Amino acid sequence: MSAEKTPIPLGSNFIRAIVEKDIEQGVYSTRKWAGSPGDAAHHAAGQPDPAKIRTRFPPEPNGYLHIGHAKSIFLNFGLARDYAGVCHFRFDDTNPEKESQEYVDSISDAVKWLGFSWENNGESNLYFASNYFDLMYRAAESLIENGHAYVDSQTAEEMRIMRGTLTEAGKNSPWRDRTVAENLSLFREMRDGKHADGSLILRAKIDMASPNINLRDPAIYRIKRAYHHNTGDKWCIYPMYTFAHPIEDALEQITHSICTLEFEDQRPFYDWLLGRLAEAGMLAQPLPKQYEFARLNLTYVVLSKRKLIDLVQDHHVSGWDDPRLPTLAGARRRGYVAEGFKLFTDRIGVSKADSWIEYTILEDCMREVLNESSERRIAVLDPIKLVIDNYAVDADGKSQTEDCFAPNHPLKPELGKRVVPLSRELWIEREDFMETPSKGYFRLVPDGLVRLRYGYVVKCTGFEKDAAGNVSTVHCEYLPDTKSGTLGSDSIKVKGNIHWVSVAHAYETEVRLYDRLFKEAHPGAGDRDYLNDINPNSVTVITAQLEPSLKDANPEDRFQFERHGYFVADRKDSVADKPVFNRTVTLRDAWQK
RNA sequence: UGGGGAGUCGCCAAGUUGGUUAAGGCACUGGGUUUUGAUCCCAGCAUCCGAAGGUUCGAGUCCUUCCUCCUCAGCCA
Repeated sequence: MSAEKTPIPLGSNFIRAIVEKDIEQGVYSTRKWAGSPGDAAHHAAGQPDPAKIRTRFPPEPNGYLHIGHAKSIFLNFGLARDYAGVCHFRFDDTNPEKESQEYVDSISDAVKWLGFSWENNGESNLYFASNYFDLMYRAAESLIENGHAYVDSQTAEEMRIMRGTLTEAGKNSPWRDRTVAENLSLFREMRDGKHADGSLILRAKIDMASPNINLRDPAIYRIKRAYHHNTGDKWCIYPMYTFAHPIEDALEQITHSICTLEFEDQRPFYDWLLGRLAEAGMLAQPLPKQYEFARLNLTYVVLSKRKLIDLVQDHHVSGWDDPRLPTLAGARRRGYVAEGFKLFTDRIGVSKADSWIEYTILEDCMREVLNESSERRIAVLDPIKLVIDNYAVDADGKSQTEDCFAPNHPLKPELGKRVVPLSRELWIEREDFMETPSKGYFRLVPDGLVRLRYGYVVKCTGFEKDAAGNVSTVHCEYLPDTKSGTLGSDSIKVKGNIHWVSVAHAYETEVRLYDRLFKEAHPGAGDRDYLNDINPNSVTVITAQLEPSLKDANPEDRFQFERHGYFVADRKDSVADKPVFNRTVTLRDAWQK
């Protein structure tokens, strides 16, 4: 007998393997944590870190978060949650020209919406890189003092030329050998605003001949007179990402610094920088380590910041939260749910291989959680009239009304049933009647039988067309002993089962039917302009007839409209007693298509 | 043509120090249940791991060569 294979749990990946090994070997067990970020001395005075690991999610507040970020958020926060660690939520705000409070707010909202918190045991782990500017400045002086950095007077253009190419080594700057004293004084003058933007720059002194271009004396501090959303006008020099990020990680005692593949080439510099600062006694050890994974690519979607900004600014969509956009704000309005993203990230895994995930995977994840969590309701989206000619009328000729009972969730009887009123005139779906049925069609046809879901079996007796030749009204007669839920209701078996809403009781409202924003799997692939791949029919706004109970829906209430799909009451455009609905995703449809 | 990565079923993705029948999910195809053509259930689905050689009793896992794709030359992140 062979040992039973234990299936690898969904969500296992190479990064988790690294974390598990590090914990097992106690790589980070001696770390101390002073309760807040800081340098070596600061943490040395702290307690042994109660967090086994520390990860971080470090967005730059220069745009809205999108679905790709969800992968990173679940990875980082998930790792912390699963391994008794803490995940820091840190704004990487080192370039004031592109950043703003609006983005800080929207990003915070998105992270919260996904279900994560940066509060851990009474400690807030919300941080801003800009809060470390003093420490970063000190780190830069430390580098200078130890001969690891110098102030360059070359122009950006000169630097570019001197950097060499992918195949040719670069050349040393003529300013590379300035003395420590001169560098220090120049750097201080930079800080004190004595020099014009771009006239001087601080560079790491590594190797202009390195085959890794990132090691050819990278720029680490530039002069930039710009108002910062957090520090105001305090600084006129700002650190570059390459310099700032490793330091942020180290000050926060991050153990596993996880980023995307394009930063792989940066890792040698990450280690170099932290190594120099640690040997100067500035940073606590052990130092953080950077690991890279493949960023998310989704078919039928664009996730580049630039393209998303274009779509918004050029009004191809209504705003950052347009339900067709892959932003988290848009996904939320569309009716996507956080648990769906969790399922999705578990399902697609984490690796270093470039990959394109089929968009339907995401939709399936949403269907899966929505099927479980959404109550059912009835909606007729493309109505035509069905008249039950033999239905009872009162003496005054008005139709009688009777209650039908519809379960709120077929898989959860404990959620009970609701009343749906039935009367003589109903709205039914245009596509549920065919004058001349195609093969395999088993809904309403002339002389045919069909069940009105939760009501009676009816027989079609005729139909009328309007001037344009379209069917406008269908006539039928009901079979009295067939009401759903009554004894013997199944005496007559019919395959077709259609939904309906009483005309006299219907709630008429706006419903938006969304489809994918792009008609091509890879927008802009080849030499096409991605804007030409926009789907002109990405949204259809209709007036639908809904069952009366839907009038009471609150913003963000989600339902399955039976036989159609999942819908959400729009959180922005719904007003009291007048909710409007967005289609999140359709049901799977084995018929047609 | 320099450096750094990646290539396992249509789409993802596990594959311990080489050990012998190549996980799992999604999709797909059959069949069953069903008052949503939904859900659910059951079954099937890579003699093969980018290619070619080699080492070995034994290779997706080691060696050699080759091919393809991604990425780096911002005072962006």
